Amino acid sequence: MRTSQYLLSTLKETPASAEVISHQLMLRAGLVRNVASGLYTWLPTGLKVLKKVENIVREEMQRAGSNEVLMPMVQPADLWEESGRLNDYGPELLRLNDRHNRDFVLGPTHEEVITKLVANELSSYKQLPLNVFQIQTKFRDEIRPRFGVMRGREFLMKDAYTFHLEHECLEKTYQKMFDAYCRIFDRLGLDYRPVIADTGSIGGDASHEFHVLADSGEDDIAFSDASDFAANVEKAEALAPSGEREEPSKDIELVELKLERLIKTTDTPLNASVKTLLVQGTATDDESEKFVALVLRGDHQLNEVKAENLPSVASPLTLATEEQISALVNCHSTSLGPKGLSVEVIVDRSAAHLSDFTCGANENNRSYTGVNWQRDCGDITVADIRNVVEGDPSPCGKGNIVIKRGIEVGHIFQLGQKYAEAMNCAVLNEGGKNQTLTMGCYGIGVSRIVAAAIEQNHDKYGIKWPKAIAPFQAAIVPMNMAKSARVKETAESLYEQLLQDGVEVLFDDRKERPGVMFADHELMGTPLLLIVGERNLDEKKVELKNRITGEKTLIAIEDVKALFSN
RNA sequence: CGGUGAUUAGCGCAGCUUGGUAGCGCACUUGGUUUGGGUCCAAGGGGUCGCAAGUUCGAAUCUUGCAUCACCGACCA
Repeated sequence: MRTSQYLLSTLKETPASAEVISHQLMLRAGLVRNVASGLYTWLPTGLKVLKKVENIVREEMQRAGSNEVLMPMVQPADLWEESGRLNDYGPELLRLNDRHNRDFVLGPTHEEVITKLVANELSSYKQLPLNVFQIQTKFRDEIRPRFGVMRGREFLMKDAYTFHLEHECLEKTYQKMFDAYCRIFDRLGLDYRPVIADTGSIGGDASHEFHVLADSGEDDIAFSDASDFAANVEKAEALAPSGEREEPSKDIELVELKLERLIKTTDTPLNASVKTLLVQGTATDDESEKFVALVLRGDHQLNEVKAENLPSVASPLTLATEEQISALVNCHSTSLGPKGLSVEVIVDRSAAHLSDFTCGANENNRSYTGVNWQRDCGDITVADIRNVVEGDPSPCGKGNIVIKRGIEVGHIFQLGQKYAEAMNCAVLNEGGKNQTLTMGCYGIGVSRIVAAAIEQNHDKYGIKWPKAIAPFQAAIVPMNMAKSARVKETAESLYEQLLQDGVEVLFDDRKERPGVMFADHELMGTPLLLIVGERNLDEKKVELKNRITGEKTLIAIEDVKALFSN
């Protein structure tokens, strides 16, 4: 490709709307343009990268024995009614009507369509297991699209679904997909980790997320500093403190200070106090059971996912309002405490390990010191409801927790029978009986990977693409081609030769100053620059500049070809 | 959805307080100059100032409504 025919579209200035570095660089290097909130046009350079990612994903899925299909983006609402998700999915599901006023949705995922398909197509256990995938545009009406294509509303996703008669078979395939995912991210050249994950709204049993490590990531990942253990903080277990709880040594005492003031003005440590949150419970008939108290050590944070998984806590987690708290306890939220509450009290393991602690007194601007659970607080339930923090012992039993940020680029689930049951997806088993299938589902955010790769690979000049997904393998940059016939001839013939060899090369034939050309190619992240100049032509050489290392070397023109034969 | 802020040329911004129908830098066009790291000089083209209504002789500027975009928003009890 010649730059004179190419939609280069680089920007010198950073558009004000771009927050994260990948979004800024994607705009500046001319990869994407914004169309509306969360919707993007992919320009030629961006599309090349997207297609490369897509192809690597496709090749590895095929290698793992998955069949490629393509399902429609617009899906009948009936299917979603059948699975029960039409109501469950919420406002992220974009609903629309056709000219006959029939109800449709824009597919945020394709479990319904594929399960229906397989229910119709398969009839015998002999056809199992089955593994299918597609690479298709999804639409999720995000509350707050941000970070460019990282969290867009429309995005390109690879989704795969597997169907099995038995759970053991699913587990085998799950492992196979896990391995395929590792190969994919290895080939993409990204620094990634598989991490244990919560199954979230899709439901199911086992689940792993694949995260690209980057400070701008939206997820916290807990690692062990002594083993391979990695888990999303949502899911990472906070172990109970080791050793016996100390016996009470102080008497309970009422203090005329708000808990917060008490901690600030005296030497009461934060981690020797507890904070109490009143949340909506699942029981609705009995007034006192409408709420549940969650108690955490002062320095810890509530883990919403863990709390929602408790049977007596309403999901989604809903905090009681100040009015509700006043009505029930007759105090402000800041003075709540576990002693004497009329609702179920669920205490985090670490908070439950405290003795002689400090807490709110359920009266405005009053606190207790020297509180002890059994002696002062009656019945409590102990559970793991906090986020792990750096330095906690790792739940794997080895080492301590370190927390890093990650960008979720892949997610695999053992789905189980949820959809197969709802959509009546079954085959005849060996005994001639109808048997509901067990499913797995496996996603990769193709467009998100492009942004994640940039977050992880850039410098002050621009993008530094991993080789496997660079839009061009190399660029030919002639010095002062307009003046030197020799430079022009050499550059042209080099270009022709590389094209013949099938090298993806961009020939910068613009009448620009060298600085402009260098800056553009560095911004776009082309891995290799072939600089043709008078300076080296007497020796029949060109200069080679490596975008990643910055290294410059001279190479004989006849040897350039060999750089690309692998 | 709630809070905050923004909306003036393709991009980045000034002008608004103190109403008199627009300006800067980059980009773009033309001519010259320069040519191994975003040259320099000159001359140009491009905007019904987000939309609608109101106040006024007169609105980018004041008022109201709407739209769009962006940032922040669990807990911190």
